[in-house]
Amino acid sequence: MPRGFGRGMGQGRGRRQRRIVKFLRPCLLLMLQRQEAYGYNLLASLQEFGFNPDRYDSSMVYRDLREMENIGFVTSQWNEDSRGPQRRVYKITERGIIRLQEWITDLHQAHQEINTLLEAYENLNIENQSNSKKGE
Amino acid sequence: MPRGFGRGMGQGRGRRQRRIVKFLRPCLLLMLQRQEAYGYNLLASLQEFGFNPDRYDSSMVYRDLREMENIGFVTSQWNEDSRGPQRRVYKITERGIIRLQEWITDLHQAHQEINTLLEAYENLNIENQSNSKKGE
DNA sequence: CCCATCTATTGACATATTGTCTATAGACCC
DNA sequence: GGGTCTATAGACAATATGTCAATAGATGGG
Repeated sequence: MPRGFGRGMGQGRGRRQRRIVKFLRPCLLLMLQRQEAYGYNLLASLQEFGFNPDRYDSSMVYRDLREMENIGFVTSQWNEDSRGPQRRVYKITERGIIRLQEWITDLHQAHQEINTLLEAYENLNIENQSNSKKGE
Repeated sequence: MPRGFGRGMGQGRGRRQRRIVKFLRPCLLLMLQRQEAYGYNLLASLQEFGFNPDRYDSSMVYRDLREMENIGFVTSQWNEDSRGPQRRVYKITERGIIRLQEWITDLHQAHQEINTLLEAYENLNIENQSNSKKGE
């Protein structure tokens, strides 16, 4: 019954919360810029980026890889010398490298925006604390 | 023809890129925790969080406010003393405050994840540079 | 008065994006 | 031959998102 990883949410503990940040694709491209790889091990490598491995269902990874192949960010071919089932091995393309660079720029921006929000929240709480002290 | 702000994307310069991070709702709740407000000025205040004002179509703001009212994160009532058209003034509720806190936690996590990715990207480029030097 | 403009909110539509579940299949080991 | 691990693919329902159009009061100019 356990199928390695790839079954999101483990034993059906209700509805998985939707992610606030979408960066499965950037992560995949980044990993592929390091070296070619196939879906199943990319899935495993996602742990590196701080998500626990079952935070993503395997089909999301495969889906995004296929999508990115359609767009032209990656290419794939079946790997012959695999023991076990065939693997589809992905390589990043020139366009993929460029797209990753753009994503990185966007992520810098996003990083900054989140930071602004978190700071605003902290400031708010500091104010509230001193107000409630005055109130006593 | 110009309707203040609120018409996303200005003069139809093609398709707006989809956001990587979803935090319109957290932003709105945060602003409402500071003080009650209505859609049109919340829209204006979004600049504070680093988006240029026309990055969001006004209808998104209104929609999210209504949604959050359905859920119970905010309440609203029409403001009587407005000059100009009626304003629907929103207040945050107890539940909204709690939800905001949760969002903040998630955003901390997201912040960390993005950071990991950005660092991994930089490391990759550093490696590539020294490799290409070795290659010369 | 009539028109343009600014303020303010609402509704609807077409797509895109998700999360989830199921199906398939080779290899390997007991 | 049955179970488990590796590996990929397909389809569905539910949300979320971007865009556009409609509405309407107030205000100021000519």
